[in-house]
Amino acid sequence: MTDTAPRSSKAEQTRQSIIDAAMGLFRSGGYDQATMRAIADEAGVSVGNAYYYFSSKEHLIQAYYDQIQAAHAEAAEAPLSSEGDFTGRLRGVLLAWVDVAEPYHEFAGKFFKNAAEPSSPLSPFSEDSTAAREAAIELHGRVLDGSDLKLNKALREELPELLWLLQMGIVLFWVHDTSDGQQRTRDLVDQAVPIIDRMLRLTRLPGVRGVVDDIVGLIHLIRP
Amino acid sequence: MTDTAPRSSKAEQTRQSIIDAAMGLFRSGGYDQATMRAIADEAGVSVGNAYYYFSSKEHLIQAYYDQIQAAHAEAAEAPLSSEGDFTGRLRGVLLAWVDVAEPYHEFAGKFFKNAAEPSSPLSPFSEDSTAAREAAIELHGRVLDGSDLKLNKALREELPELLWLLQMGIVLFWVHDTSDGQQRTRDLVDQAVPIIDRMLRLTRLPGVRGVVDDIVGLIHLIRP
DNA sequence: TGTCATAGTTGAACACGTTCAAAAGATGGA
DNA sequence: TCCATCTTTTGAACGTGTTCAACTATGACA
Repeated sequence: MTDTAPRSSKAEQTRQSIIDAAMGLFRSGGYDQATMRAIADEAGVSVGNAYYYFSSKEHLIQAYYDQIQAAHAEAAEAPLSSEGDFTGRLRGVLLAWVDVAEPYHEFAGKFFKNAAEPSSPLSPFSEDSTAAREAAIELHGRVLDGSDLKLNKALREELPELLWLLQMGIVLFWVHDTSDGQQRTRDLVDQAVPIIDRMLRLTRLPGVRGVVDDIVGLIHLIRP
Repeated sequence: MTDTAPRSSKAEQTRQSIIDAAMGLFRSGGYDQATMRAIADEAGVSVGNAYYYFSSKEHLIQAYYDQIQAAHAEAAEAPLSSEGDFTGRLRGVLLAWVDVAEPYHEFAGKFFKNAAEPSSPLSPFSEDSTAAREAAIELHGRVLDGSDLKLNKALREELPELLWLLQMGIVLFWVHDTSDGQQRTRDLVDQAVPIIDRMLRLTRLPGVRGVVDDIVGLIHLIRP
């Protein structure tokens, strides 16, 4: 059985209990304490059974990660419905991620390992992650949709993906951020968002427009 | 003994033989074959002895990584001495890296997977990587030093580090690049470098200057 | 009911990175 | 030379993620 196949209720229940056990152990004891044996014990199943549902510990962590993503989509609804200008919407969505992800910061590095392993199906750039990635990109599409930003059409089309890349960069910073409550990441978002807003408005300047067109062309060239 | 303490000739010899064994196994069998036991065997020492010289497998891999960095610094000399304008110098240095790293592309994914974790000594942002990182940043300082680029002083001071960050982005792209000889990465460099050149020249435009100042301010804010 | 294929479950076993107490070797002063 | 101290070397042992052959439970069909 793959990790995404349809499942019976009983199997789904066992599967969820393993995720719950992992979540509990992650929160209480950190990543190192959450061994597969401990997780299986806590879930009341055997080690082999845990591997029946999750083909590796990373896949199990990924299921955990998926819940963070879903929580982010939900938390992003507030700013997306209340904020009208681009900076407010973008800041709201980015800070919502920092809020949602905060409890998991301690072992977030383990998540991030997936980003750099190209052969892993868990990589955010991989074929297997297409759905999750496009959902995240779509979220940034909604940041733009409701905003007051006026942009060149070609740039406008690329921007959701570029904003998603920005978010990946912020996640990279966040992973390395050891400040209390990841305050430095919040500061980064607060300061970077208005700058991005100003940069985007500059793209309509005569001298800048040509460069923007080249950048869009470059994106088209390197996209798989 | 730490990994950087002064060493006797005999100890240095043993140390180097372990690195050589690791290099050989990496080249012939890939990352997975190069177990600590196999490396120690190949080097003619015990496993425990290998750990006497390298406090972890990642530290051993880092010694390997350092040699790539050194090879890049050497390969970068050619464009740095022959090219006079910024685009030529930057392109030369970036493509030199792609050339030097090409033989290691196959297992670079495994390598960078470990490097992506913040707690890993292999992380380019880590304490252990300070020397290699600063050398790489210095290399980009030399890209600028010999070039014709006229820039705002504050931006000029940050630019080597920013160019190094650009290189990290290119490395990330390269890791995921499965094209023949990593041709797509070379295309990316060829196309991106003139764009960066034009963007940097735009920073002197009246409307742009203010944003650049803000960006420099942001960098100062978030730098550790 | 009985049969049988499929789904689910088990825990011992494997190879790995890593540790550590102990042994062996090197060094230098008395 | 002998002893003391420090450096280097050893390999068995530990805990980890992971695998797998064997087992049990489920349910569809006769």
